[in-house]
Amino acid sequence: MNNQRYIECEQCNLFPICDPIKLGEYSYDFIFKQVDRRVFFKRGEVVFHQGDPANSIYALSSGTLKLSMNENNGKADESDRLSLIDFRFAGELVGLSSLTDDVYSYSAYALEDSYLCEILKDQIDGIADTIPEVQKRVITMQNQELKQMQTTMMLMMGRKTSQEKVVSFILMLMLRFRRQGLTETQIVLPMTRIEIGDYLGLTKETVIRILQYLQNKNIIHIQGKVLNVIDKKALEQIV
Amino acid sequence: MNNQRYIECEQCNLFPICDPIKLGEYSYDFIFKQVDRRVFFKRGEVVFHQGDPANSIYALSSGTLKLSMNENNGKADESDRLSLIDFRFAGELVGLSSLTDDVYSYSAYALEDSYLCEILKDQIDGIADTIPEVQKRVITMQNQELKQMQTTMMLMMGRKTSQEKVVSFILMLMLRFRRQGLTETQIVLPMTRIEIGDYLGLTKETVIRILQYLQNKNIIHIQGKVLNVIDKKALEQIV
DNA sequence: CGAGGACTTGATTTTGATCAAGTGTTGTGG
DNA sequence: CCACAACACTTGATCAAAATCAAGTCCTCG
Repeated sequence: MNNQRYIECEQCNLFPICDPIKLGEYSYDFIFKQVDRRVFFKRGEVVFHQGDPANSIYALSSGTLKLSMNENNGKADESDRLSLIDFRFAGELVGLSSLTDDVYSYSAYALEDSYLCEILKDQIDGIADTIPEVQKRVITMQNQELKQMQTTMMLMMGRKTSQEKVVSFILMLMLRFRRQGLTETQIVLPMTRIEIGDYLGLTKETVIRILQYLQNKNIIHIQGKVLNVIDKKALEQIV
Repeated sequence: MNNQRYIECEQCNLFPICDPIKLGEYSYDFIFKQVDRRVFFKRGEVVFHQGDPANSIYALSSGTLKLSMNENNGKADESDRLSLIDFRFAGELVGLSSLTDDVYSYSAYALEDSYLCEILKDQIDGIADTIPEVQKRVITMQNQELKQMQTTMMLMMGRKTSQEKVVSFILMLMLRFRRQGLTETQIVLPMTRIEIGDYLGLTKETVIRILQYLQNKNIIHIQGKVLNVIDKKALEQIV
């Protein structure tokens, strides 16, 4: 429960790599040697595009990103639907796949002013070769990402009503905020109703109507971007 | 293009680990030392349950599995919807997460008689500590799985009509069969219409009607479990 | 050969999309 | 600091897509 502007390093998912790794008599302090701290992106700016050379892993220190993919893998010129594949919140990682891929497989946009910590792939590669502990941590981080996606798929796919989807979305937000040590009952939504809809496969009207319904039932209170969860039990019961 | 009963080791996604790894003067031949080859599971049998101690990674030598998760993470006794999160086909991996998790995060069922190669977590751990190359390959394999899930999410979520979903599903099957060196134009569906529906978030009736429609348009021919793709271009055009 | 499950087909209903017409909100330039 | 343009959000009416309900037929395995 903090209201600070930045996620602390200790709360950050890049910490396993940034954290000084002690190996025998050696101690590498990557925080100051390897990481470009707090690169700034303004709202609407692109962190990287799908297809760009993948040179870095980022950790989101503060702010929110949305990740989207072009449907037709690459050729982006045509009238081409974008799908929103995920969001990233403070403390989460972006671009982990750059360790094994040459190019990014999705684009990342800042939904609000955001600070990112950047760590260059080359630098990780260099140290990973010599320190197996770093690779182990990479494996763990990738695994977390895999499980998160599994959970997302489970929540969103399968035969769900739009109401269940929206409620699942709120519960997922709460979970991810709580995991980073932030308050879970009052959430400031950084994304638009359209983006929520794109993510869930619903229209903005449907999203709005369901939020309205939940408000009428006194389960949540929503005013513009500010979402207050009043009755968490009720949300869980719906899903 | 082969019609053999088994995927060859060279086609298998566990090969990067099984493959003898040459490190300086050492050569570890894991195929015969470490891997229990071709464990058999009958149709309907469970390879492992969600929550079971995660002791092994499996590679599917032949057959098909379905992976499903309980919605309420663990307590399985209640009337509890299962969601089908993915399928696994010959040559693909199951349970990679056991490297970093204590228990499996999903259950795996054999949809048809299947042979699996099993490699014990302890054995990988042991060698991975000493050979960074093995860890690198694990990272690559995880990354492949991540990208596959991203693609699945992109195909299935987002605002798609049921027709687009079914067509995407067929194209995904073709891709995954081709990737393992199998024929892509004639596919024997190992799963029921209900399971396809569970995966796509549709009812069996909708799945059937769309397959029927595609058959009437002479794009596919489907007879029970046997699906022939007649006009691949047309399928791609729909998506 | 019989039973249970998988599959199919048609009729009806419901959900959520679409269309339309507004009302906030916000950020920028005069 | 205000005006206004652009965009986000809201609400209602209508429509289409897919779910549900119902009643079978077809496999397949014991």
